[in-house]
Amino acid sequence: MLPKEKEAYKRLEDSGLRPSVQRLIIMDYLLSHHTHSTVDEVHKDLGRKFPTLSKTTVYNTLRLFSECKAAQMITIDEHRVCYDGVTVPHAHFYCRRCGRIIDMDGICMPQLPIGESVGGNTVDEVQLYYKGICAKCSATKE
Amino acid sequence: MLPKEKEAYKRLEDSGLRPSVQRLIIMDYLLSHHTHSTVDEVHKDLGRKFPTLSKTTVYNTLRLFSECKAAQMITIDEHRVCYDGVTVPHAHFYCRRCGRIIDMDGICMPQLPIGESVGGNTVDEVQLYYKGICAKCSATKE
DNA sequence: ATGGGTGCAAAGGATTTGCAACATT
DNA sequence: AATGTTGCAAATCCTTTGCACCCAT
Repeated sequence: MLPKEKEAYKRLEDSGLRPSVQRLIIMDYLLSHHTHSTVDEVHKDLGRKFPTLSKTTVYNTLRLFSECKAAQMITIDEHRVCYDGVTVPHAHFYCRRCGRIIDMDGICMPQLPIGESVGGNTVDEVQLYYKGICAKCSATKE
Repeated sequence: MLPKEKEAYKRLEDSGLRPSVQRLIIMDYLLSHHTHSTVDEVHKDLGRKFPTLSKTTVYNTLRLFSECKAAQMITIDEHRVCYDGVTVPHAHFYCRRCGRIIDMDGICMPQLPIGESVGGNTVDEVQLYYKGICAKCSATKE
């Protein structure tokens, strides 16, 4: 059994998505790896256990998840779209040197007006992105 | 003379960039149009007055601007990179229906720890993105 | 003359789409 | 059977790069 299979199943159910095998293993992956994975990473990693999983399906499934709010799409970096299984709003930090995306749990998000109207605009999502050099890279010489 | 030519010149100078004709007209465009333009929009729009301006140059120049912090790159939408001549941090709203990016001047940014260390990570940029349906689109039926 | 800047054409990559095969109800 | 899902291959689109020419110092 997959590590977070129960949780993955419930997440799909709650989002109104049918729990196909592919959707379950991809959701399970997101819930087990809080590394803000790219499509490529998910595909490569899962590909070892499930060699028939196609990249197209990973693309389409992750996009589907984000459209259904079953996962969060992160576009902090112009070149890479990443996905996060944690759907509660939280700040992210992008390291320009190593490219990692790190959760900034200590930082509180601005009071989130989700579902409310701000200046007439109805908000349904908030993203707070920080960029710079991460602690690990700062400790390393150039 | 271009509307914001003086300001454009100064911005380039302050950023350590040589004020070529192309850089001046592109920077002038950014300073005159607070519409969060894409490369394509800048190129199409300026192309009417300056037909020899190449898209490559617009690409390279806008990227250069953002690297030198002479402009701000906005990656709120997975499919489009936009640029903003306003470099002071401010929140943006992305309308899922019309695709526009709107300034949220009323919203205060979270206290910005730029240049400071947050949990060991050194921050040099902050982006706050809201997504939803804008006022204009809300007023229109589907 | 030298170094940087520009623009064409081509290359490179990431993502999406058409469609036939497949699975599930 | 009917409907939704998957995966291959191809298409598409955005962005970058190589390189020769040009401009300004």
